[in-house]
Amino acid sequence: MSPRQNSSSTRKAGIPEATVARLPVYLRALQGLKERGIATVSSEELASAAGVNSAKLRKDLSHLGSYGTRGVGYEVEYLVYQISRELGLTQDWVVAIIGVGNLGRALAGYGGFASRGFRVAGMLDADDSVVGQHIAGLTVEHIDQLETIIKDNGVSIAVIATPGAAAQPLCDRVVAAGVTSVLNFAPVVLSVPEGVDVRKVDLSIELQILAFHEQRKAGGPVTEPGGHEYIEVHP
Amino acid sequence: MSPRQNSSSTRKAGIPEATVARLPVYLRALQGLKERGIATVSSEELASAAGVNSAKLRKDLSHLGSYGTRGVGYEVEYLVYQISRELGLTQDWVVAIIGVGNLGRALAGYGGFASRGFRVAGMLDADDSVVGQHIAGLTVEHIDQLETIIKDNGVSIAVIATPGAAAQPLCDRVVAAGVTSVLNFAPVVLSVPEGVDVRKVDLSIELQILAFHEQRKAGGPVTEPGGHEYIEVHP
DNA sequence: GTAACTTTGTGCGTTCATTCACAAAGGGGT
DNA sequence: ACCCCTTTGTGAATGAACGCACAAAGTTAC
Repeated sequence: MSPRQNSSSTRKAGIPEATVARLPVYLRALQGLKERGIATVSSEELASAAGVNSAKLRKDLSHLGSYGTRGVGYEVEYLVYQISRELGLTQDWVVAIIGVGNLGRALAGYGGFASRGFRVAGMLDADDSVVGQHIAGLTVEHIDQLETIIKDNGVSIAVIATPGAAAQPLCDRVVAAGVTSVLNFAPVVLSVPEGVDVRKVDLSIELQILAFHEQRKAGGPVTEPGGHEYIEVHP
Repeated sequence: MSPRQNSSSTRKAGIPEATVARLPVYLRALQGLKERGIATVSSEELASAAGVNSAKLRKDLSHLGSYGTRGVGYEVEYLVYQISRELGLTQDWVVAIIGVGNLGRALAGYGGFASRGFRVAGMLDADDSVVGQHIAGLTVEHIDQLETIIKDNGVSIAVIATPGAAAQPLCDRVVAAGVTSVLNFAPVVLSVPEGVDVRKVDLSIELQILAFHEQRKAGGPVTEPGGHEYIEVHP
């Protein structure tokens, strides 16, 4: 479908990265409203539900098109559809989870996947005591099957939830097998060829950022007794 | 310690948020180098290990002070210490994990916490079949004990790993009990009073962002047959 | 001691993101 | 049919982040 991009004069505006990162948040908020039976929402209300400034919300939505009605607001259901379409959630994405530790299990059981068009086609691990276990309706396969599973199911997104040392070699393998998007939970920076996207989620990094702000509130970094912050030497 | 902030003329420069978010990445890269016995590193090498541009790395580090040596580079161990200090990792932070599902378990067993000064003081859940279990050396407590545990242990960071519906009420309780930083894994936008920091990690949001880019590569959003992207009506 | 070389730290122009503030657009009441 | 009220969509202003490119600073070799 969509055999080629419309290459005529009016190209689809590139949506800013910052906006793309917020669209899923809006989507979540909208689905919450929908469940509560709300049919129409103003930018002010939706912005507040999503935790952003309303002008920012309107500008974000304006990048998708003009889907609001002045004096009224946005129709919830229609907006859900438009955002979903823009994010590519109206089609199905096939995912493989690599590494079946606690985190891999948590991911497999996470409801937020299936409901947004992500289908887990396989879970793989190198540990023989894990292979064969049934988790969230799937049987854990041996990592040897990696290429087979990717190709047979048309996996396009790999989720790497292994220890750090295993991540890069496995990443190389999934990329070689045709995967073009990787979600990395391992605590390493993956290097991938041009054209492959990697996003990294690092639990301890988030905590460290919190710690920084926490320290801020408490009065800045712990300084040596004697206490300069640091000296700008400009003689 | 550090009874009050140096309020004299030369205030500590505010470190840009984007820089703060990268410091943990540098720290991780540096620790990797240290383990490999590397004592000194240039901005170019470190930048490449961290996956960023070297000028950006140097500018980031310059916000902490002037810790490099021209013609040589940075001393790994010293830089580790300086970044750790800046992030507040030279002191201990006491954490409570709220919600002991798969994700809570994964977090409890995650090695990246203890090694960076985060001590898990308690794990709590509302489910009686989980309460009393021993996980990662801790006994799961009933959620009734929340306030007690926070106050007795001086918990300053709460990690919320509950279902969405439970998150806001629990967040209110931890904040009321004195917690000023929250790491939220629940799929909701938490509202908190001024002065409390919240960071959100949402597994499905990351996947959705990947899906967007994946769709991009494949030729843009799925359009209706007939195929305009959208119509700008400016009559 | 000096010259050649390496690498940091940063000034500056550019691009990206946020916010304000308002004109234009639509709905509803009379 | 008209006017008033609400809310969108967006110019324009401001601010944050990025990355180039280079002078200043330090090291090494002779």
